[in-house]
Amino acid sequence: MRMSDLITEQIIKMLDESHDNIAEIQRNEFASLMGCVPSQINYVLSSRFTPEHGYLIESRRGGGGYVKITRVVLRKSSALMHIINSIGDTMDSLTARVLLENCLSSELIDQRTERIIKASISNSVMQTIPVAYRDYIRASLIKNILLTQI
Amino acid sequence: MRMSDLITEQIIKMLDESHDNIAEIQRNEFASLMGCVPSQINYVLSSRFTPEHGYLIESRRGGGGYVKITRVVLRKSSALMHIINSIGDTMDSLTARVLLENCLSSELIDQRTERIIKASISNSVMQTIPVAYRDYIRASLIKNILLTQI
DNA sequence: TAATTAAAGTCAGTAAAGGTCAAAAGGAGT
DNA sequence: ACTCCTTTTGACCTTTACTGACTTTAATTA
Repeated sequence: MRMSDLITEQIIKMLDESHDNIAEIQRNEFASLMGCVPSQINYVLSSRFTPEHGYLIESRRGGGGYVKITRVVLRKSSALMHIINSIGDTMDSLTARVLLENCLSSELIDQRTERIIKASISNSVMQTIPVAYRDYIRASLIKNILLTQI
Repeated sequence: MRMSDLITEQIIKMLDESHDNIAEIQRNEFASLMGCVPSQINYVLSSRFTPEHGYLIESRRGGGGYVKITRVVLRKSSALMHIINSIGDTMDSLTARVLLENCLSSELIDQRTERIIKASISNSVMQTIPVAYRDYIRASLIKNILLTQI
């Protein structure tokens, strides 16, 4: 079996064992553990752990440097898409609050986004338009903003 | 963990505990507390507490000298506040686009936020409500979302 | 006021990482 | 065997962290 495949396997194993889909390695140390040259780690990362493959790489040079591999869970976009599709033409305020809370706690959106959505459907905004339209625009706002998060 | 990161953490902790976003240290004393050489404090300050990062450093040499680290939150928030206050009860679509472009280019908001605001005032959302209300809700949405960025 | 002392600042050098790139080696298909 | 793509390697580069000798500035004291 190829060295690249072994390295790939090992990284995936680390991700699986991580609980948060993050594997952090020290390039040189990891390379010597795997028995290859350090630059091969870069090769593997750039050929098999790209954003297209669903991974994010962050790194830092210098003393105490590291390489951090994050598996961007596809789960999120597909779950979000599912939620968006299930939103009808209207949504009342309570439903909206519950939905946002769920999205946040299952980490489909982050807190910043949640705050923005809350602001956009706040009373302060809703008072601008007649009651009759509120449930419609609430649904529309949430759908459209969630769409930006995919 | 790197010494630099420990020092950074400690300074931020002091700022958080300060209530006025000012931390004042004595370089040599602080260095020996952290277990590093004094010049490393300067290194950390100049690499992580720059004006670009939102900090101001003042100091004084000689007997009774000190280093004062101020966290400036104000520039962006006050500029944003100014903009929010200048927004009236209505805003047409062109004005909104220009305003967002300006906020983005002057880095008062980041691209993610810009995208979200754009989505919230998109045609897709606006079509939900009668034309007569659109300029009102557009203004309200922008004001309320920008408020979350302060 | 001059000398001393007690700070903080600077800067260049060393070490400790990770990144890049092109050349060489392998392998699959024709 | 030839071509084309992938893998492997290593020399060289860039960034970041850390240190210590030396400099500058300010307060205190003789």
